[in-house]
Amino acid sequence: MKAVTQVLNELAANAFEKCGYSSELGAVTVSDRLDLCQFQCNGAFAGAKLYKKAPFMIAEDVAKVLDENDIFEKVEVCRPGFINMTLKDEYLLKIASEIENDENTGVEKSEKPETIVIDYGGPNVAKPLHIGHLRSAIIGESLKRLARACGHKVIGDVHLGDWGLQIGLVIAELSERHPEWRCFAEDFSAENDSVEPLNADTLNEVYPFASAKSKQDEQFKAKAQRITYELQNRKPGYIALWKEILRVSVADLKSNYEKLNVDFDLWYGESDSDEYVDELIKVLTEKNLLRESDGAMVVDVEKPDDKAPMPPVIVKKSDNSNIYATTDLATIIQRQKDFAPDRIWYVVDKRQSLHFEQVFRCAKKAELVPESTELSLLGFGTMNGSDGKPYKTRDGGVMRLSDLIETVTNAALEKINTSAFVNGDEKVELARKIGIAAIKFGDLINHRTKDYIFDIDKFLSFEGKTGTYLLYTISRINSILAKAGVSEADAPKFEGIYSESERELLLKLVLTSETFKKALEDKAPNYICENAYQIAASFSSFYSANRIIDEQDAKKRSSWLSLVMLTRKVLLKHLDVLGIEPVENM
RNA sequence: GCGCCAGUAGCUCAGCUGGAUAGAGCAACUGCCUUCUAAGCAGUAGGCCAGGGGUUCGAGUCCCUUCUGGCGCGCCA
Repeated sequence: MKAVTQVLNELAANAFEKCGYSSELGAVTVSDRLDLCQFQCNGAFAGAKLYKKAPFMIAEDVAKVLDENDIFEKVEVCRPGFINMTLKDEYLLKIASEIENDENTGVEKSEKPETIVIDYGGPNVAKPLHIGHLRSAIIGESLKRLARACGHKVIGDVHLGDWGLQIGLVIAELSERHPEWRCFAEDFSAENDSVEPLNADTLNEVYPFASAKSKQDEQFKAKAQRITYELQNRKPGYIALWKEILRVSVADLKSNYEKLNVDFDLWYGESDSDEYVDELIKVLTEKNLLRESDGAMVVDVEKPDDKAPMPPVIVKKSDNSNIYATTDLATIIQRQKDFAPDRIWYVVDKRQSLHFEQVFRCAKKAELVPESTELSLLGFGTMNGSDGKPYKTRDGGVMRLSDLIETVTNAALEKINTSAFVNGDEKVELARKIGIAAIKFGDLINHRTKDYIFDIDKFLSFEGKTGTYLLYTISRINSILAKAGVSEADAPKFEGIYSESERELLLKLVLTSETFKKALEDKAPNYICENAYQIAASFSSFYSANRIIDEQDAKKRSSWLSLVMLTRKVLLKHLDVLGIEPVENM
């Protein structure tokens, strides 16, 4: 269904046109002075310049025409030239009923659905998930859901880091610890030999160890680089071991992402693009873009209006092995073939922005995708500690994602233990939901692009503007609806608006579509968080001011119960987009 | 050195294409549980929007500049 401001926009545009002004002046926004009106149009100011006429005069003309629409309670002109609009309660209620019956909860679907590939998660195999991986996973997941809610076709790809030096490091270290393994033998054969089974704990220990070692030990680093090259050239023993690493690692990653309610359509990795590398090189060669530099093959990507020097992209390293730009470019070929997407979004730490700028330029220059395809980096900021530096645990290490989840979940469990609303055996599952809600909301409420201070106490407090507050609000709603005995069969209807707090809540509910639209435009889930909180807070006010189930006036009670139901529906839609699972009671 | 991003209440952060009185949460202080879940509600206090110039009817928002901080700048991802 059409968003309210969209409807008002059209009315205002018509009114401007009817009065002889440009229809483009009719942009309507939600009022920032709710004490004065619900919606405002400031087009008269811009009109004043265009037509050399006092804004007040223009506003008065337009307001008069606008007011002829019978959806307005009032349309008035304020001081210099604001056009202030307030809707009739009946109209507000009409939209509310429509949202109640709308399968997409009133969120407007795009008229021209696009295909969007979202590359997020991006974990390295053989490397435990730590809190640095949290952001990509939950922001990407949320954007995927948001774009789908707005009617687009979205493909989420985890894009594993499984083909670079990190694998070489792990294999190198394993080869030093277990030189006797068959996979390290020159005569290893995939048909006749098998690999030693690995487990997640081993991998989680080996990678950091090997990574640290390579920084001290040049020889070891060289060995890892050589192994990387040989792996990429499909040396059977390394491939077999690599497959085992992948098997163990992916299983571990899946269980962690599952806990976070994050799921991917594709579990592709850098390695899956390998078969497109030859094609990439061929295209680059044909278009004469490739150039040798210090032994490496590079593509120049600077542009005349660059403010800063733009280094070339390295497509083949001097040892002829592939680098991340290689796999990223080859992956673009793959995605173009598989989906011909309108957009590819990379939800990646913003510190990688230079790299992606190079890759995007190269992809466009080589025409791997049409000029119209949007390739963009949706960079996110770093989670810092209270010292402003990337977050470290007390002993100086990185915090494992599983540890964070466990800590927060345990805190939730402790809190729940006193709850009269939950049975013993439901408590663990409930604590998990609350913990995850706290973590996800606590992260998503921060604007995507900004660094933020990671404060674990904030996640543990469960008070104020938190995911817990949203779940708590829903529990209260469920409780009311259960006690009031509301059934699908004779669902309550809206009869009227009886207080200011209801009107405020209703208005917020009705504006959901606007929020979703804005959030998608900016690719910023924090708008969804904020709006969900606003709705929950408005509901809490309304809830405290009125006793709903004891209300004697039948119409009032019916209307209130409708409002409660609609609030639940809209809040659940917000939670769904945020990837937060709701609860029944808590 | 060059480039990018940021600086808003004691702390952590919002602030939509410039619009009317700059908002939340936490912390502090007052009230509110015999009534639908107090993980809540109502309220008080707290701001030269880093500093200085400009653009205009109008600037936290746009431009210039200074200061402070973060990040990035070819064979890691």
